[in-house]
Amino acid sequence: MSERTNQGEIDIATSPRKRTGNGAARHHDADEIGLDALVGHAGYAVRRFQIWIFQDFIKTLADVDIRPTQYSVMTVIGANPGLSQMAVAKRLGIERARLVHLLDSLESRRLVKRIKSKTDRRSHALHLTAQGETALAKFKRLAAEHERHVEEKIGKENREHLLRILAGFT
Amino acid sequence: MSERTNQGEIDIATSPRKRTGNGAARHHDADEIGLDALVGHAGYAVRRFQIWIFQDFIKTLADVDIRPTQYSVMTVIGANPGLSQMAVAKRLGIERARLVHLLDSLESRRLVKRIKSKTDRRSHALHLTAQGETALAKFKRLAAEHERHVEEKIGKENREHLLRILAGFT
DNA sequence: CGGCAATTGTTGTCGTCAACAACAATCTTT
DNA sequence: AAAGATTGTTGTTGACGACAACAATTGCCG
Repeated sequence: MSERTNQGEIDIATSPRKRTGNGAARHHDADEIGLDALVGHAGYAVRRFQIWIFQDFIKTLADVDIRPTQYSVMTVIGANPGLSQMAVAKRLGIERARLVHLLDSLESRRLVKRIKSKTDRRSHALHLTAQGETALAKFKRLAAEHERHVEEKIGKENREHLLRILAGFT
Repeated sequence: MSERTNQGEIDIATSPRKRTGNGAARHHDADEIGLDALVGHAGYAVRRFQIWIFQDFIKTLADVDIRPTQYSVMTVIGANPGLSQMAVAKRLGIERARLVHLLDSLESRRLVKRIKSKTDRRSHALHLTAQGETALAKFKRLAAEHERHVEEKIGKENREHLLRILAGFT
């Protein structure tokens, strides 16, 4: 739907112009505003894309009220039962302080449980509850649907290439 | 004074061989924790990449104390002098409420100025100051250096392909 | 023309998220 | 046993997005 097609190449933006004292400048239509140097910055494109992708994820999983970070936490715990909070935080690049609240929330929803480790009484071993496992299965189906939205947006081909390019960051 | 010195240390390509002694279940080394379904999710890869890219941007432009959003605002104003706040906000996908603070900050640093529009007394025409223009030139050089870091990280080829894939989001 | 709706900038609130600091309980090292 | 490191926790700060309310101003429509 986003018919923004900015191929128009506006040339009015290449040299700095100063209208000394002249406050009211020319009139710009909404989509003829040049981005200048921003085009060609990977960070800008990635950020916009990331916002889009997260919004779609949140919307697609709105029924089950699961956000991307919660999903990632449950996925990792599901694949590696018994991990400590430290290990999960490190693996996902989350602050361990932040993980505390994430787990508080998931635990209060009976999706995850903290079990006191016997070998290290400081740490907790993280597990999915039975209901957490079945819930995760559903989340994964919805996440797959979200992933199809991504395909529709950028193309199957491009999505796969993207995953290859960014494989090192996972 | 937002001197946050990000050393977030997402150890992505490096494997720091640390023991995570969780006792309850199996023993996991830090980098042998599976991500399961997370691999194959574009959103996860994009998010990690975006975090990396922003941290590098912030670090590379730390000397001039310019963050990605500030850079994008100045770039757009520099390329389209006289834009209203509404127009800039819409173009960059920023809340206009948020842009107020961004401009307050940039204006107090004499990089940007708000000039009362004569044709619409509600709106401000945004311009770079003279010092803002020279500053932006420097920012762009540093941003280009940052972009080279991205190339080193994912490869020149891949960076260009990425920009092509995500061109629709700019 | 006059009144009403829409727009613009602004202020403020709320919630998410990353970075840090401090702390008690508990290992680990020496 | 003492010193130092690690784990989970609490709390603070700051960047950021989403909203809501508001005054000033503009545009529209009858």
